[in-house]
This record gives sequence, C-alpha cells and structure tokens, in this order.
Amino acid sequence: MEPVVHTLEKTDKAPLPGLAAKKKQRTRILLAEAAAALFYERGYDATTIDDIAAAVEISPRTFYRYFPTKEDLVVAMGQTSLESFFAALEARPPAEPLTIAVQAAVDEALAPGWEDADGFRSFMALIRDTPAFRARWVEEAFDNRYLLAAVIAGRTDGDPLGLRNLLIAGAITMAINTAVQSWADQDIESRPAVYVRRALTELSMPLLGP
Amino acid sequence: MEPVVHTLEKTDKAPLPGLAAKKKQRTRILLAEAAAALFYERGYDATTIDDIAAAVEISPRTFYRYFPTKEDLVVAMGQTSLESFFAALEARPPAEPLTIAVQAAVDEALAPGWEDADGFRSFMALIRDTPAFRARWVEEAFDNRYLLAAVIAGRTDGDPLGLRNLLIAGAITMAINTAVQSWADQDIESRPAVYVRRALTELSMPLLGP
DNA sequence: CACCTGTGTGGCAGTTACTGTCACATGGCA
DNA sequence: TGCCATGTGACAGTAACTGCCACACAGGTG
Repeated sequence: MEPVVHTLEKTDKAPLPGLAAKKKQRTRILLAEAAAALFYERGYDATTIDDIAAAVEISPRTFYRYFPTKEDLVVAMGQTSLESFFAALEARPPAEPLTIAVQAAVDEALAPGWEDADGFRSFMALIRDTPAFRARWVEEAFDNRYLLAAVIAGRTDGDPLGLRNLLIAGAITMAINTAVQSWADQDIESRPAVYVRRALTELSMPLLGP
Repeated sequence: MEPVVHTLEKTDKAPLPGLAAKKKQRTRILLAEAAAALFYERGYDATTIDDIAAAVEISPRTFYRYFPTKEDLVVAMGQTSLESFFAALEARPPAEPLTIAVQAAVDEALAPGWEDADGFRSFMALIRDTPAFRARWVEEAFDNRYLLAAVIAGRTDGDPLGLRNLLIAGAITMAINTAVQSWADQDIESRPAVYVRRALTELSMPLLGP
C-alpha cells in the first residue's frame, strides 16, 4: 500500500496513445455526471450500478473498469473543484501570506459554484446524508493534506513531508471543511467564502497558548 | 441525520433494565475481539460475517443487531482507547496548558498498548491497508472533533460549538493522527508518545504567519 | 396458573455490490 | 491478410446487507 502521497490524476498507466486516454477520461466524467443526476433525483441507495451504467450505455461490468467502487463516485464528483483549488493555489505568488492565498484559491475554485449555490449545497447535503460518501469524502480530504503540504512546501522551499508543513496543511484542511460544512448546514444567503475567511483568519492567530 | 455531535456510548435506547444492557454490551465486545483476531489472522476480506458470528456463536442475522456494517467493527476495536483518552483528558486540571493535557491523555490512553506495541502497530497497519476501515476510521476521527471541542470548551467555559474551539480540536485531531501514523509506519523503537509530543509542540507555536 | 406483551433472537429469501474468467470486437501494425 | 493489444460485454459466483416472520423467554396482570 503506497497511496500515502497522491497525485491528482489517476495515473494507472503510462500516458496511453493519447486519444484513447481522452475518451476514457470522457466516459469517466459522463459516468460521474450521470450518477450525480441520479443520486440527486432518487438518492444514493435507490440508484444501482446498473442504472448508472445504463444511463451512459455501457455494461455494468465496464463501470468497474472506471471506478473501483460505487463510493468512489463522490471523489469524481468533487474532483473538478479540487483541481481548480490546487491550480489556483499554485498560481498565487509565493510572497503572499498563506492564509490569503488559500482564501483566494477557495474563492476561485468555488466560483463556478455559486451562481448555483443550490447545486453545491445539494452536493454537501448528499455527502452529509450518505454514510458511504461521507466516510470516503472525509478520507479524501485527509489524504489531500499531503498534496497541500507539498504545495505549501513549494512556496518556501521547505520539506513536503516535514512535520510542520503537514500540520499546517492538516489545520487548513480542517478549517476549510468545517467552514464549508457550516455554510451548507446553516446559511442561506452569504457565500461559503465568508465562512472560509473567518476560519482562516482564526487560524492565522496562535491557536494554543504556551 | 443528526450524528454531527456524538456521544461516546451508543445510546439507542433508554438505559434498559440494566442487566440486559450489560449482556448486550458484553456480546458487542466479544464480537469486536473475535473479529479483530480473525482480521489479524486472515485479513479483512478473507473474514466473513458468518465467520465472526460463528466465533461468538450467534447467528449472522444477529450480528447486524450489534453492528450496522462490517466496517463499523473498526470503531469498536478502537473504542476502548478512545474512551480512555477522553476520560484522561477530562481528569486533567483545567489550568494546565491544553497541549500538555492532551499529551498526557494520549500517554495514558495508549499506555496499555505499548507493552505490546506490536499489537497497536498491527491495528494501525490493518487500518492503513484496509480501505473500508481506513475511510471509516478517518471519519470517526473527523467526528470526534466535536467531542474534543466540547471538552476544550469545558476547560475554559467556552462555547462547545464555537468556531475557535472546533478549529483547535481539528488541529489537535490531525496532529495526533499524523503523529501516530508516522510512528506506526516508521519507527521501531520509540513510543508513539514521542511523536505526539513533537507534533503538539509544533502546534503550540503559531502555525501561520500573518 | 394461564395470558399477554415486549424484547432479543434465528431462519429464509431476496437484492445488490463487486470479482474472476472467458469470449468478442476494434484498431494499429507487420 | 493475419496478429496482437486493449477495451468491452456476458455470465456465474460470493458475500454484505435487509425485510419479514416465527419463536423463545422474560415480566406484569387477570
């Protein structure tokens, strides 16, 4: 078992001819979208793999060549946002304080979301109410600490696996998740970024006394 | 769905006659122990519910009256340590710096473990290598933030659901998990407490610049 | 004592997630 | 044209879970 450090793409193989790769990627996205639509409509349990496969016109067996388990669909459903976040973060100037950079990256990553904030809220609700998704999603966040730590390390030429960077990444991960979750659960009006800002601001002050 | 805030016991019902409750609790523990033994011996996938039920001489159907899913066994396997941790933490003097208190509580909770550090290490390895367990375990840690935040709030008469306390609890949760995991993965000699101390020390300094 | 009622248990049938295996299709290449 | 590689589908099998019903064994009531 080596998935301690993840990469964002699912590099099972060498890059492939390049055309087939695109097509495979495309089917993967189609599957995730079809699944999402069905989950929102009927719920997770009431949607079978057969349903999802049928919606994309592939055989159920083939579904499993794209996703190892039904739960893993949730990762694909959130992947676009996640990639945007990391891309945005890496594009930020290294001199900028980390808090600000993260804040801005969250803003950008979620930006396409809040014209339809309801969609995003549905997504969060789906995760909250679907135990299998919830666990998988949290695990994903947990793992992405390593990715985040690497980015942080990159801004300062630090050690990607150093304890300090891991802790910072962990705290930020927790902060973002806590913030977004409160937003999804409570607030009807303001944008999630408001919550994230509040949490990150809190983080930038010393958390613990001596 | 309401499990946002957890209690440590599984309060499905009113306290029950009290005798039946003990017996039920006992069976639950027996199941968790039998399952653990089988998992260590053959692995998670190679152990069926039927095996576990047979080891405790109950019917497979009855197993599901104790645990909703096979994965949930991992929570029961770790529950004793978790309860010790919280008990120890609450017993600490409120004046004591939080870092020290947590450190000491981890020490106490894991103490029975390191005469047989190998057992604990096996447990961590099982979690690491069993995707279903891993996700469930991380989720549990994630949820226990709320419990920890409540305890922290109790030491200072703060708000158990206040953002600040949630963030502190989150950071500590991450720190402990990161520390224990590194210990389990790498170190053969020293005790996990050493890793935890290092992480907590780091946490007690400001994590993020302004 | 018989009678009910509530609670834990077991057996059975059914659904669905997932897997191993094999056969077939397609497309580039010699 | 034949050959191989890679993606796909069909089929059978295992095992996790669920709903349902029937039974056992309390404790309280007539």
